[in-house]
Amino acid sequence: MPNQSLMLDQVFQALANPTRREVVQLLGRGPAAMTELARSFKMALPSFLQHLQVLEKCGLVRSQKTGRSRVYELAPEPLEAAEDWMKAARRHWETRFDQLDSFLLSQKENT
Amino acid sequence: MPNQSLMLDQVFQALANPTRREVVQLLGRGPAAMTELARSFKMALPSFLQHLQVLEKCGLVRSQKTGRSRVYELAPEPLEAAEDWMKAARRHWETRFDQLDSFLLSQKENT
DNA sequence: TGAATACTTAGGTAAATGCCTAACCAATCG
DNA sequence: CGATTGGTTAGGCATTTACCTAAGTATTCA
Repeated sequence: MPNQSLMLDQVFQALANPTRREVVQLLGRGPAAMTELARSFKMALPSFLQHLQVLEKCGLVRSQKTGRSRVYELAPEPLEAAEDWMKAARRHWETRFDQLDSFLLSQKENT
Repeated sequence: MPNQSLMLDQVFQALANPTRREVVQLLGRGPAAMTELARSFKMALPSFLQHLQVLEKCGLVRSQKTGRSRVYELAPEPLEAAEDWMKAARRHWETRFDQLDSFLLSQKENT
């Protein structure tokens, strides 16, 4: 895994936008061509293409050109990577719960 | 839940940065004051403060001022929300697996 | 009280983001 | 072939982001 951190940067960045998240959801239902996807949004096509490119650059989406149409499909691996990171972060917090208790207690004692 | 989408925007945006992700990880081990946290980074303090403010604005972190120091702690709820969104996205993809098979098949048939 | 510590505010810059229009291919359709 | 359809490139613009330095304010220490 070369530069895991940069990869997470890109995935989270990609998901930090409602248009792109909606595309991910749409593609969850199955592959679709660009204009087909674009119909759901009130955006100029070049702007929309940029979003697709952001998704593709970070690997959340793959595409393939057939004839004059380009078909996109979801690639859930990066989604998993991001999910794993979050899970780990939360896990730390949870296993530290007792420590939190004693911290709050020590605060009280200092009063 | 007022404007769930905006909330996800902010959480994902917050996590799309290595410094902020590291802060989240650090706080997973327990609460810490600002300068204490800042020691792990080679950044000017005002710059670092901005990161903490981004984290706090989206609810990933809470803080409280005591005397002259401000103590931060992790708040894992938004993390959970983001995780849930991802889980749902992946779930769609998974339940659609058979449809993918038939799609690829139909592509082949068109050759 | 004066100095040190811990954070805050103000203001500035370079690069990235999100959007647009106009114009340009390339594959079909009539 | 000429027009249409589906996608792409180029270029521009306003806003946001990620950083910085300099100069505060507010506690606490000596």
